[in-house]
Amino acid sequence: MVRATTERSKEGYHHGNLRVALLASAREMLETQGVGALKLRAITRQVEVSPMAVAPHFGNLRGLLTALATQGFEELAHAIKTGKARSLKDAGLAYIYFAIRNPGLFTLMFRGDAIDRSDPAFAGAASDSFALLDTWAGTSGKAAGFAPQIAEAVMWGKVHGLAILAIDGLLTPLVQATDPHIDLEQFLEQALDYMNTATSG
Amino acid sequence: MVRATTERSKEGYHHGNLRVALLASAREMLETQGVGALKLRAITRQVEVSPMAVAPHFGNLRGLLTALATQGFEELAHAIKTGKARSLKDAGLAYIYFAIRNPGLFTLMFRGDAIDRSDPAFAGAASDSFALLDTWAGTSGKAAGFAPQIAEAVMWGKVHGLAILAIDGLLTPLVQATDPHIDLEQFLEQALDYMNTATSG
DNA sequence: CATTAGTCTTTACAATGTAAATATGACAGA
DNA sequence: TCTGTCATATTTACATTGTAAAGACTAATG
Repeated sequence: MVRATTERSKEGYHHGNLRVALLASAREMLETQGVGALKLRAITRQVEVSPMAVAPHFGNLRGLLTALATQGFEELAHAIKTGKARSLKDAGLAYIYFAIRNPGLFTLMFRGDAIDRSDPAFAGAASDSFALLDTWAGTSGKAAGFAPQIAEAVMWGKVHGLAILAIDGLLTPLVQATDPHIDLEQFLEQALDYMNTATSG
Repeated sequence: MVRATTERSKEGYHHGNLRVALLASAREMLETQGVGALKLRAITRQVEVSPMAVAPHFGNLRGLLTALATQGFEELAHAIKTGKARSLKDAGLAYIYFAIRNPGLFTLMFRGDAIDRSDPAFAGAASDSFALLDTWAGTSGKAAGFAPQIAEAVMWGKVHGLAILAIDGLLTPLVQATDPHIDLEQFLEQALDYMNTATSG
């Protein structure tokens, strides 16, 4: 339960910090119970506020989820920029690690039917993240006869695919079958190494 | 609107072919209006049947969607096997083309919160498809020092990522920026070529 | 102090999925 | 042909969802 810094003034109207409280509450439910648990009434119940209290801040549920996804893309861009993202592999790793450490949020960020992709703030944050990946892809060796957009799409597709498969648990059988055994993060790191060294993958 | 072969007997009870009619109706709505339109009452309304008519055949909505997703995996496996899937690239292309030609269905097949992954028929059909991809990945040149599961995950991740990005429309800006201009299917084919020839991508 | 604007609640409503009970008709055995 | 049996489909009822509309309350502004 997230509250305003000063206990909410007199327990009456005006929460004081409702916007961030709703986002924090929704995010907590998102990671602990999955995207399916993101019901308006469940979120507002946790903040002890009426369902329609979202209206002034987000309009409706879709607006709230869109704001949450926007926040996710901002964090993703930050993760790619900072850390040790000094190479193509590190940029890809940052993308994948963000996904598996925030699985619910990452899923929401790409759920076109749950959010409003035409929202300016969302669209901006999303394309900022994508542009960062494009930058890294552009620094890679370009093969002759291919449009630069191909290299960008491939770079993005590879990390995105691994991230989604990992989140959905579809990689677990493969990871468990490794001998000697390695964990998921090691598996993913080696997968990126493999892509950049092996010719046919 | 899908009906029994012989017009339904007397417009009374007993549709005669309800199971396949429901699946066909659901699939049509899925591709024309997206996964968000897959409401139980909307589906049964189109077949002119009461909402609870799904119970004898599928149990509930989740059961119906699971059966639909199962059908999808069966078709995917068929698409990979047949056609001109005689190489690693063709197997990957079959996967991607199936996805962009059945975007709604493909999305549903990976929506863990809308279907029942523990359903035996579904689990079987799904792992059949995955095993096919693994087979092709196994035939590719193995780089030294990597577990074979890494090669499988990378192969799968690449095609899956491109498929998802294409379905979500996130590749469209890149495709439109190509010069000379190529369409989406050409773009994806070249992307697969690029992955198998270029070293770092 | 009065007004105004923003925040939150209340009430009401249409729509969803499904449990429980009921009705229907196909079909097998006499 | 009658009779029982059983899967199939309907009906009714209910809890839950998101939100439009109208009202209550508070903070800020003049």
